[in-house]
Amino acid sequence: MGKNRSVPTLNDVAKAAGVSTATVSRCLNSPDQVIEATRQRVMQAVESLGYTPNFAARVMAAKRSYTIGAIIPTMDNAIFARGLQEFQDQLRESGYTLLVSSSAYDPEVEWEQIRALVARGADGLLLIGYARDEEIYSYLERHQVPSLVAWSYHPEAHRPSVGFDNLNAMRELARSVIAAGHRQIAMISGKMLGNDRAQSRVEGVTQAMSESGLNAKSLTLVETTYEIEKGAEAFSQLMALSPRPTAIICGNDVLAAGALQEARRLGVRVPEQVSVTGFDDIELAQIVTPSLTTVHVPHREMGREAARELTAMVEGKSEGQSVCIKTRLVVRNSLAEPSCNSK
Amino acid sequence: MGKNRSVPTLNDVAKAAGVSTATVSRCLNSPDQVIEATRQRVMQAVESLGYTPNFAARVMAAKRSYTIGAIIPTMDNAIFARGLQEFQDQLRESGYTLLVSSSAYDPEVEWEQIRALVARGADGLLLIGYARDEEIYSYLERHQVPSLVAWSYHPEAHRPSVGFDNLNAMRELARSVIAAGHRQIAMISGKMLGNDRAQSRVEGVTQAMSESGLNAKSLTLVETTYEIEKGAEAFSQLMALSPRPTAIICGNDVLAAGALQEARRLGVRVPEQVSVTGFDDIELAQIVTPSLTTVHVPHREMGREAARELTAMVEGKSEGQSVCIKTRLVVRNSLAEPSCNSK
DNA sequence: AATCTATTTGTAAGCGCTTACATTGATAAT
DNA sequence: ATTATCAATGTAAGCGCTTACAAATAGATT
Repeated sequence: MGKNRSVPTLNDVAKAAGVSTATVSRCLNSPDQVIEATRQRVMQAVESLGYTPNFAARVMAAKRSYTIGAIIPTMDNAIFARGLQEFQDQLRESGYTLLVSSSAYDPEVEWEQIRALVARGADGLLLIGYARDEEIYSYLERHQVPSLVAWSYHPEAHRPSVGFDNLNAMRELARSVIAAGHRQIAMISGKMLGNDRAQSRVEGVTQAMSESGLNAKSLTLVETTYEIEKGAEAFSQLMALSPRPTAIICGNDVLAAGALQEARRLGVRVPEQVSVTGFDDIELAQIVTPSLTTVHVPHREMGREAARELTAMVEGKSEGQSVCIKTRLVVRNSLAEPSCNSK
Repeated sequence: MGKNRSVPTLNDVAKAAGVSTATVSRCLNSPDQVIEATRQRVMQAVESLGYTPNFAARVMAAKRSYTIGAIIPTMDNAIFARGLQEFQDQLRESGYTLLVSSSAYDPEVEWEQIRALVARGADGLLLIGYARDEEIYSYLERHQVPSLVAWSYHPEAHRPSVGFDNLNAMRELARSVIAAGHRQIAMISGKMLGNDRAQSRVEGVTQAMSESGLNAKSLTLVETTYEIEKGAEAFSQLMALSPRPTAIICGNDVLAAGALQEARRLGVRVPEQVSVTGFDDIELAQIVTPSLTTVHVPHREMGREAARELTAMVEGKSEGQSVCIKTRLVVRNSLAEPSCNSK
């Protein structure tokens, strides 16, 4: 009443409590440094004024924001959602706030968002996959913002990452496709440019083929963006081929779901006439008919580990350890032996 | 070479270019106020030093961050993903950065994140649904942060919103369920506490029933969180009832997908033995078997409109206009007449 | 009683930027 | 030639906070 209507500052609180701004600041940030009686007086002033610290000012003065940024390629499907949710929950427990941005798989946009997050004082960054301009990494280094790569793990990569071995996971899947007797194999991959996960998954398939004496060159590869409709399009393209592939390995579950959808539309029976596999084991994989044979990725575990590692890095307790999350082949109904009449 | 290795500031750029900090600032923020020659010299210095403005400082001095915050209940499923992506794309075009946080449907967490975003200088906030503590709105007002409600639109609400009329959309759907001949109707709703969308959808069903002379009290209602498995659980619960419902109206597509999944497991044929409907028309709705009869929500359009309106509010060009996005009933295969033998 | 130590609080210097206002110099109007 | 006008730039005062350092106070030690 009669008070100035604008947002209260530290100064206002200090005046109201009859102490210096330093004391108020200490009450908020390291309460044990201030004696009980004073603290109570201050807290009461904070309460009655409805004071909220101004972060910009705090970040600027303390050079610390307790904010972690994450830039993911897309929010549009579930691939990153679950892992990220767990990542956020873990961060919250450690007192950090997660801010997420999506780059729409566009490196330019990602660059921009990295700058935006760094400029906003992010203490650390979670990035998806390794593949990006070296300049970005040196920018982060110069600004001393630790970054952690997730969703990808390369044994030889020198950059810290918490992820899974896309290549070997996909190789294992491809092996069972081959073991089921398939020889005419096609793959629907996500765009590989600037996406090391997509690259590795393709590489996993070709390696498995070579291993089994199949000509890896004979792999029909359709590259497309990660959308259901694109999976459908690619599938119909592949069905027009002669000889028809008997198995279609998809870069992820979303593409596989699209393939399945198109199969139904075309009257192609899965898995009788053609087998289809996915990757990620998102919920979709169990929901579609037939359910998808796919690679299960423990997204929650990955999110948790990433949070642990990144906070450790931010707090200077780790130089950046890499963690390889184990994936697991999940055999469901979309994969079967090729039928005799399909050739 | 020999240069100080730390992050360059405005001051460094000014020195390098032989101008004052004010001029550098102007080059960056209103280039037309500075003469061509000077600007070039400054820009070159910016370039060669690899200067990036410090946002915290900028926000603090300018009291403007060109950042919009959004707090969504969850990233875990696709309900918000598409609309939000479009929202972000639109904001980007207008020069804003979107920062997203997820509250896991927890009002406490939402509160916290609103403060976090406001403290970080967000110029405006996108919130999902109306229902939240009045305190939050007054906090936002005090901090003069405009906020826009999305995913919900109430004709009588006095708060600006860009969303759809959940009640009437669901009522329309329920009407066609009733028109198909169903009398034993059950509903699987999301948790209604603090979720006006869920509340409105239930209300839509009961209104439709009353209208048709059905006893709205007879609606069997199962309330659960929005997860596929929960939809499945609820479905099996409902199937144990006697008399069995012949139609199950689900609060959204995710719950409906769970119901469908459980139906298959239980050997209950949809729609022959029981009809199931969804809401949202996310991709899932077309992918499941049978495909879902649902309410189509033009998420992209909503995202676009929300971006337009919120930026207008932030820039003082609007006091907060509400927009009602039209939804559309989509009839697919999961809804049919009740069969004679089902009773 | 004098000195030392530890604890609590205050003082004030920034953090990197924007912007109101002052200054300068050039051109146009008288 | 004098004055008014205007565009380009500089000066410097904050924005709200943290924190190094100084000061004050109170016990503990001699």
